[in-house]
Amino acid sequence: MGKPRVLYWFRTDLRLHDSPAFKAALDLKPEVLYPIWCWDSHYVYHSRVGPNRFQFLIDCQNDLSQSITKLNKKSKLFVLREPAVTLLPKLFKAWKISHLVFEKDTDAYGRQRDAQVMEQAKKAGVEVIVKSGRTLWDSDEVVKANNGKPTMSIGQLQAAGAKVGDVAAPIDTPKSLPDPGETSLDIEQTKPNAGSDMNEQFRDGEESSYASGIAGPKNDFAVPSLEELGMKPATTPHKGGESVVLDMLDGLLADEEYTGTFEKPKTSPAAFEPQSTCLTSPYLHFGALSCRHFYHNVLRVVEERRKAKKPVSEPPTSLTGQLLFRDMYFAAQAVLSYSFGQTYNNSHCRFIPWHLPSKVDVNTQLITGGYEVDDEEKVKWLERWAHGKTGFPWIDAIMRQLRSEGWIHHLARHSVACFLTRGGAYISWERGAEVFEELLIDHEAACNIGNWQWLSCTAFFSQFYRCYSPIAFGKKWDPEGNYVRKFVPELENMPKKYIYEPHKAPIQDQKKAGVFVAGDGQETEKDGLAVYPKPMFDFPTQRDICLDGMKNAYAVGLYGNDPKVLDGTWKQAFADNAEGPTEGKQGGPGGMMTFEDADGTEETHASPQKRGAKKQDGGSPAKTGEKRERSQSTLDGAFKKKAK
DNA sequence: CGGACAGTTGCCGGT
DNA sequence: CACCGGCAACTGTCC
Repeated sequence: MGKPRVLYWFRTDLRLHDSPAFKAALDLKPEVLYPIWCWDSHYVYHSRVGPNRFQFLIDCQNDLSQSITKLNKKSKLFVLREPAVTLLPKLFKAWKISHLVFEKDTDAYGRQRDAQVMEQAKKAGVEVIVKSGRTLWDSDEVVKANNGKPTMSIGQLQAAGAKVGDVAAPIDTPKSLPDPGETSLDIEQTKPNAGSDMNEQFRDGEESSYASGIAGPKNDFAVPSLEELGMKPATTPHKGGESVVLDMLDGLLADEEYTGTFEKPKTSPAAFEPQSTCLTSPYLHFGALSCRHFYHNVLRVVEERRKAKKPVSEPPTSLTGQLLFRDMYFAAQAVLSYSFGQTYNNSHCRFIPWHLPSKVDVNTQLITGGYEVDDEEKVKWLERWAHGKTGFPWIDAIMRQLRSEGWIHHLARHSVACFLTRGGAYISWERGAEVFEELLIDHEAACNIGNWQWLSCTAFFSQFYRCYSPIAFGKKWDPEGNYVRKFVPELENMPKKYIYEPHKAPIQDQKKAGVFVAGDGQETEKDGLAVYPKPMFDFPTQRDICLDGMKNAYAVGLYGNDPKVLDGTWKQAFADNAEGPTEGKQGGPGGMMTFEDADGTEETHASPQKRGAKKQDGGSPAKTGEKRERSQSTLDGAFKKKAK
């Protein structure tokens, strides 16, 4: 047998520093090494990815490709325009591959894809090497150390991590690379099935990244451009790439006081140019920065300060603490698989009858990507929230920064997530997570899902009476309203007194500030003046409705995998007039208004006009009669309050 | 079993 | 400006 001919399959590990998998590939002392990327339709069409995150990916790929070429001018990142599952078997033959090496993925889709690829490799007689490298500790090992259960608190993660062992020391960047072999390809391209395109809203033109064959329009395996994707140009000011983030990290570590005393809750969500946190998350997501490299470098600064008897911060609020949370969410995802991303059939996720619940495919038990409209008004609320037109300047500034820049501060995420779910609109966290998935350049499924569950008090966190105010919270961090003025420019000249509640400004003040506060966000200009919308609801009223709804749902005490949730009988545990789509005795899985019964008859439930009717459905109690009693009394109180 | 206590980051009004 | 308790009160873990 000759020397190894290695295919190194880059995925979200777009770096050369500290890569256990890449090191394993080099340790084979290969005759040839092909660094490749498979352009996957799962990313192009079937995930929510807006232009900003696509651009960030493209930046990271181009940067890595240049770094590879610096080490070996015959080599580069070869981007092959076909999903791995169909492409790799052909490539094994065409390039006479002996070894396939890649970094381990633990998300549900990644595992499924990789299992298929490994099966194909086995058939082709190709040896596969997989190394964990995406997290501080191998997520599967963490789960094992946590008795096979998802890590639901930072304490559990730390205990499990300690059992797994020390966080591996970073691996040096290679100094040279083997040549790639012959790269001419005489194989048919299997064009992926576009199916429904989830990113249509972001495209001006036709998606054409597969149109010119496996090697692309210039036949050079180049990274596709946004134009090829038919996408509108990116608007983010943040630039991807390993070399970019390693420079950033140098600057960060040089400021040993910032690095050593970092406390997340003390950093301002309203800070911009520069932001108050270090913005490494998108680089961690694409693997342009190794979390272990980051961890050990920060720890070195902290330990030096400790020796010098200077103050230091500790997990969970410190910088290393942030990386621990990331590992916690990865480990939870690793064991819960697809169900982690949805309420339905999720053992650790509380069932709350949110508005706009996900549609569920009863056969696969998975959410479909669509949602049920239980109330048309809530669709408007969701749209206004997603586009920064709620009439709450603090919320709107955050959502507009998210849409234009693709990154917002962690506490800003808290604020808008609480507002959409348990502390405002009572809309499903799954709707919010989808919007973040589209818009964030640092979207990491595990962290995004985990944080939405946290903020909506469906998992990880439960103190729902700690509710973010869309007025007070912004004011606390930015009394002058400079953040709002930056991202909601129509309010630029609004007096400080009204900046968080412009609808309270007298007409004269509005005119002086050059803005009318009116309407629902449809109108942007009137009589030559800008128009900013009125608040989409009265916040104190909605806050009370949400609090009562949460108390009631907690008292009912169902989880996503409860038989009553799975078969739709959960409605019997909720009064018809409880907040959310709770009318009737039986609803579909996850809160659907219509439901195919076991006998095949479709039952349609109460229309929204019937909402508020005092009649109870008389269904059987939830878990205990006592809990049911408690929930009822709470609800009756809510209705008395509302009636006033 | 029961009680104490911790849990990454609420708000408000007081000292 | 920092810190405290009241608000009305959650869960999960630990002893």
